[in-house]
Amino acid sequence: MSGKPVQKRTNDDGVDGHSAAVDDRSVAARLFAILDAFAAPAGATSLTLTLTAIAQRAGLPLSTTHRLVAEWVSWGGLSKHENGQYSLGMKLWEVGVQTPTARNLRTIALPYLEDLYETTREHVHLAILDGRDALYLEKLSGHHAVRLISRVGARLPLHSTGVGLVLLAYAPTDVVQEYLATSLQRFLPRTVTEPEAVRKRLAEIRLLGIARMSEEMTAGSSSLAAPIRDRTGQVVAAVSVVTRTTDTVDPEQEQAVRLAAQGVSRALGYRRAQQ
Amino acid sequence: MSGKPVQKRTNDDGVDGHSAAVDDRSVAARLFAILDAFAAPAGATSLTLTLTAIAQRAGLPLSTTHRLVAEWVSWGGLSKHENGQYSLGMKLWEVGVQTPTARNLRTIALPYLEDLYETTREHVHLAILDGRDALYLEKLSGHHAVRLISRVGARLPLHSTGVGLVLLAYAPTDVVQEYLATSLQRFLPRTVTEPEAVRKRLAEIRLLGIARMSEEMTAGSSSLAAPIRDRTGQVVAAVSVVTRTTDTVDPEQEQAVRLAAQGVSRALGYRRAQQ
DNA sequence: CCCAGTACTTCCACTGGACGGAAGCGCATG
DNA sequence: CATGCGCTTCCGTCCAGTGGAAGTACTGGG
Repeated sequence: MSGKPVQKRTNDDGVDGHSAAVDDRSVAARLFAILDAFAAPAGATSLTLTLTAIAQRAGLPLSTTHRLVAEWVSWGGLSKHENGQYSLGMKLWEVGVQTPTARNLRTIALPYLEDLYETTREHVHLAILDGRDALYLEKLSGHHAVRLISRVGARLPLHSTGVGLVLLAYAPTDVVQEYLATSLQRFLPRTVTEPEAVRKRLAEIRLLGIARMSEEMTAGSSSLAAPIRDRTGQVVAAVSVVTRTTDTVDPEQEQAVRLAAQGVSRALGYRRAQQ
Repeated sequence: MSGKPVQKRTNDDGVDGHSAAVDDRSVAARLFAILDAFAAPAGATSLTLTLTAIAQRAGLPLSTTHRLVAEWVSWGGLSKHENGQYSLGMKLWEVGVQTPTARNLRTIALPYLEDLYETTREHVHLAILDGRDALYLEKLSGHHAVRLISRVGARLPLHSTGVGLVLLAYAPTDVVQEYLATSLQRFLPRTVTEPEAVRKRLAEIRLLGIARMSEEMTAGSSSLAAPIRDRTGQVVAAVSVVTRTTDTVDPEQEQAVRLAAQGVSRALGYRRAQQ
């Protein structure tokens, strides 16, 4: 009875052995943690989660999770299914697709990507540089294209993908510096992970205006990627075509990727610098 | 000095003349209101907003808005530009595209939509029924297609669009009942707004398995739309082709739309019910 | 049939984080 | 130099959010 009985929230850590590490996240941060719980597991598509699973992943007490999830549901950011599982809601999609960068680029680029798809009949990718990753904004594939891990919204490494290498090639030097400072994952025997070797490739890409990758991320697939520039001449995105690996590079395909990238660049207001 | 000096938040409305109508929204609701501020203005793409504009649209005090917007920015849901304007952030896009309904349908349908685009060279739409609207999940257009208001993420009325009418035709009767109970907007002289006339059209669509619209939403454009069914036989989406209005209906185009819809349905696991 | 286990929902007393008015700051404009 | 506008920061107040605990609803094993 004497003294503070439980001492919640404010924990003067040190007084009693098991300092409960108070959660000082704001309400907003907790709400976001709930959303992150759905995105979290990289490749695996954990489309639906139970309340308990959300609570665990977000690191929140069950009752708090219950209340906050209810808020998300009432807005439409999450939706509750008959079986009691939750998934991301349509409202989130609706708001998400309004995001300017993605929407504008996609809208402008799509017709050119379609043309590229039509002439090549292979996977066509559109990606931008976001942090240390290539973020896939769009992906077109036919019925029978090679199986790939990429998908819209995916993040893949810069050094092992065609679009990634292009984006890195035209990125500010400090970004390149920082990226190469960390150890790069080797996915397949042919993945180039040695910093100096990567630098050499980047220089080559800048020279040729195209990146050629083969068997560096997914076995059996190769890619060709080219840079997309905006009005200011800055590289803002990259297009690529991913094909089943063959012995020779198809020069027509290379030309098609170049044309698509140039088409989008022109549509973005880029005029080839004279020199 | 006597009595309560200001009486914030809790306001016993009625005591003093100007009852300030307390804002009893939760933190979550306020955060959502901020996002809604960006989506709000229907057609107009209010891509970026100033802090003050957000505060106004969300109906929040400036200082509160300032704090909450900062939370969004730190998570990545909003991003702040050099000029001080805010826009929806990439994180929101990233989370949004993970939404199961949209992602699954899109992924499966896209190859068929591409085929349809290729054979027709016209706008191709994929939409689902959401509330009282047709929600556009995907849109493919060539370089020179007719100018339209539809776009990915857009909501358009059910009675004046091809996809909308198809979705309505196969919707539960109570949805139809409720939809037709309200007065339908006439966009062009040819828009059918009379409930009984609409019902007749819906019956016709169910009979033919295709909807034909002409000059009912956008001047100069017509559309052909067909239903997409899932494994259970339920209509879950609709595809359409929108063309410049011509005198006659192209039977090949009609066939192409039907084929695309059937292709997607089959890919979703639908097997034609034997009579 | 009962009881234990698991998962979700509701309740409610406590309190610290959210609130927002106000003051401060930075910048353009007259 | 004054004025106004929009953004940022500050800080005392107080109630919304919190989360432990109890309640409910299934499920499945003995």
